[in-house]
Amino acid sequence: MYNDLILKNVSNRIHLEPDEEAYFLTLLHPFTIRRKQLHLHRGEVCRHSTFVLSGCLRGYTIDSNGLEHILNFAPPDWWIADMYSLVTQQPGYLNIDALEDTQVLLLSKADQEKLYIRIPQFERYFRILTEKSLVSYHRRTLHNLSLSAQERYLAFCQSYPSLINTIAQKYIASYIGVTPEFLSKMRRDMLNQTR
Amino acid sequence: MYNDLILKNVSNRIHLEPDEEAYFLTLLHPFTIRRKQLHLHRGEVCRHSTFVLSGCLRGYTIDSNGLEHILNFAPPDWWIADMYSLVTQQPGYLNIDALEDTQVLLLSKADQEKLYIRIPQFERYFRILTEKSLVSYHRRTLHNLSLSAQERYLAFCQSYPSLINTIAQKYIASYIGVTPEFLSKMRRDMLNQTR
DNA sequence: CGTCTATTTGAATGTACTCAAAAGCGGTGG
DNA sequence: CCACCGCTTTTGAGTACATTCAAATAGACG
Repeated sequence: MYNDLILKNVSNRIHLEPDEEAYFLTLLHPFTIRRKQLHLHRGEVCRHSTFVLSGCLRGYTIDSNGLEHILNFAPPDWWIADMYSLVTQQPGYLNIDALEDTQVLLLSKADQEKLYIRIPQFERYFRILTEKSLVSYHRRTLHNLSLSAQERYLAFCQSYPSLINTIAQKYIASYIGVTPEFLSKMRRDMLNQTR
Repeated sequence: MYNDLILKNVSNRIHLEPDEEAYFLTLLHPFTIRRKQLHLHRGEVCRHSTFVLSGCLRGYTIDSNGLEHILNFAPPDWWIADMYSLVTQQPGYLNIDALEDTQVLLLSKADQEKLYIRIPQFERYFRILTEKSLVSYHRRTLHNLSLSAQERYLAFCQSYPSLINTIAQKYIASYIGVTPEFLSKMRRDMLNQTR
């Protein structure tokens, strides 16, 4: 059952009584996002937290030159949202779409607030998730400041081994902050060095 | 009284009863950090959240070439810690030191956990702070991916107007990810363009 | 006032980008 | 099953943004 994934994710951080689990599940709405389909559009207000069950989503912006820059990937067992927009309920800057057909659970902002009131433990759950995410952005920021493109690529491979061979290379380039052409050349050079 | 600053910061996010405020204050320990003094050393376990009352702290790493890279500044009314180390209680990668004589309040990890149990509202308080911080790192990551050095400098000036004329330029360079020499040249060029 | 650190300047260099074109790959329809 | 189409990846030449290194100047602190 799909609910296993989210319940396990929750129970790793907080303890819930059976009736609390049941209530939580009533707030989650299954949904399918087709490959390439836009789930959140820049300028929209983000009204849901999205939990990925299968497939993969990506959050990205488009800059003034029309280039895409990927902020994050959401493989299974991850939450994704435009945090700025979700928190402030102002129009956001992110697009979120699917790299492949993706099954998700939606938790609306309103229901999330209800959840905090009815089961305060969820404040803790989302605090812990947010802390974990923050730590990973601290690391990423320091990587952007101190590592070369090649080192950032290697760090990406370590952090997301499951994505390396499943998503297009240009998305990895966009995440680590180089052009697809340059990533291609780096990979060639790295192979030549090994031989 | 110094306590005003932290109490106001808290009351902007959650409501506390007078006795709860009083209890909270008993967990905070005033401390002074002298200019250039190291407050947290890489390799140490971070055992406190630190709230800045006056002055300014910085969190940074030193890369394999001995270069410093600044993750964050903590002017008055901000919390700072090595989040990775604080959360995991593993040795961290950050140094934290003072750019000028700085007065802070220390909240130990153990006391913070007590606080969560005694006043669950603080789960909410720190969740909200962490969310806000996460949003700013999202923005910074996207800036690193999509903006030129000059645009990142301008964005920094917008985000931290109070720091531009108070801290050394080389620290700004280290934060936005350029060499001090290059920041100096950018500023010269920006002035010449205006004239 | 002297010393130490920060900032500025310039020349040479390097890393990563742009643009253009070719090659590879996957899916779709004839 | 093959041919074609669109998209991704590769390759190369030329370029730009930012760095490195070295030295001079300016500024801050004791």
